[in-house]
Amino acid sequence: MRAQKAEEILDAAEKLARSGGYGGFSFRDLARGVGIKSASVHYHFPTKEDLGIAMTQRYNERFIHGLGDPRGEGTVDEKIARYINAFRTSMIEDRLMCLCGLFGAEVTSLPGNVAEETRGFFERNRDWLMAVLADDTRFADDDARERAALTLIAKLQGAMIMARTMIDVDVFETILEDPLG
Amino acid sequence: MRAQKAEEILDAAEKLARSGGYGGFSFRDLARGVGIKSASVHYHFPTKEDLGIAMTQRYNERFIHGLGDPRGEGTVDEKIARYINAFRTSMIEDRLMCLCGLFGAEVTSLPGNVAEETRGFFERNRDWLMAVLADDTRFADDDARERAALTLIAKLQGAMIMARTMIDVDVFETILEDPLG
DNA sequence: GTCTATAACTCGATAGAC
DNA sequence: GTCTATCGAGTTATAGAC
Repeated sequence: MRAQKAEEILDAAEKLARSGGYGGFSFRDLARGVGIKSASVHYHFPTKEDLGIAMTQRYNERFIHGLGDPRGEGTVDEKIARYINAFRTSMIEDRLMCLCGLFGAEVTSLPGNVAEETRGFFERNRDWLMAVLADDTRFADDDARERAALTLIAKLQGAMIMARTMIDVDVFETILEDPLG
Repeated sequence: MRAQKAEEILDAAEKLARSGGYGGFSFRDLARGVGIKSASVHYHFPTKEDLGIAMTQRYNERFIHGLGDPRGEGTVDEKIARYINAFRTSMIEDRLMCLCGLFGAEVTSLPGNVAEETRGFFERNRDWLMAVLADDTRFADDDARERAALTLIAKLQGAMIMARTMIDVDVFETILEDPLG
């Protein structure tokens, strides 16, 4: 188990990073958020890269775990709806973007290991969606399933960025109206 | 007409911003790129916001103009292919992302007027695509055309971010295989 | 138009006391 | 674990000489 204070720091970091990206938060911001000084943040995470890795790993694992078993109960369309809802809920209710969507956009500014974790997010999302689609007769083979999975992820990431930039949540709903279309 | 040096500065800024975003370039970077000092960059563009506005306006107008008349010669599918190719070419040949895709991801860090221009990019892209689709019997009404337009933009922006993050250009091609599907 | 010099600030990171 | 204090580097931006 990680120390309780470290989790609080990661909470604050995730909230800020899911709004302003990797460059959108500083050690001073995090310190203010959890009621300590920035030097004390360095005690828990020596460098920003350490913090970035821990933050992205935690986000990825929590996200994938929250999706549940891709082969579990429910129809394909229900699972796809739940997948979309994972993004929709945090965006609309908490104004939080996808951490790895923002990190992906600034990948050239990320430390190498943070970029690696960001890539892993997309790979794991693709694999989860392909597993969901495994039994669906609408898709002939693995190539078709991979195409549908990658396309849905791209639509979601693009839709979130566009909806926030255009200040219009309907943009998100419009784009996701026919998720596998 | 803008001064020649100002255009050189905008060229350098656009190249850097289309890789690292708005926070990915500094006045010193631009100065080094055009062979002057950072104080001289401020002569041409007093603040970074001034530069950001000019850069985004120029990018938007050049991009839309480069697309040509949405009601001109050619089939719908040819025009859609040209639209996609505008992104594909700069990404693959010059490793340049869409300026406004990256800006959209960091919109909370942008000066207000730069965020406005970024929003305008997506609106003008949507309108151009809707004009292209105006005569296509595959779309029943304006709502269907708007949905197809926004979805294609989202797929493209998401595909570029994912392809670069996953270090796999095939991701882009796979997602754009069936552009209006 | 471009320069030198510098102000004023923020950043990540460290030393050392407690 | 947290603090004060600080370092060195980066940032945008300005004053004033040439």
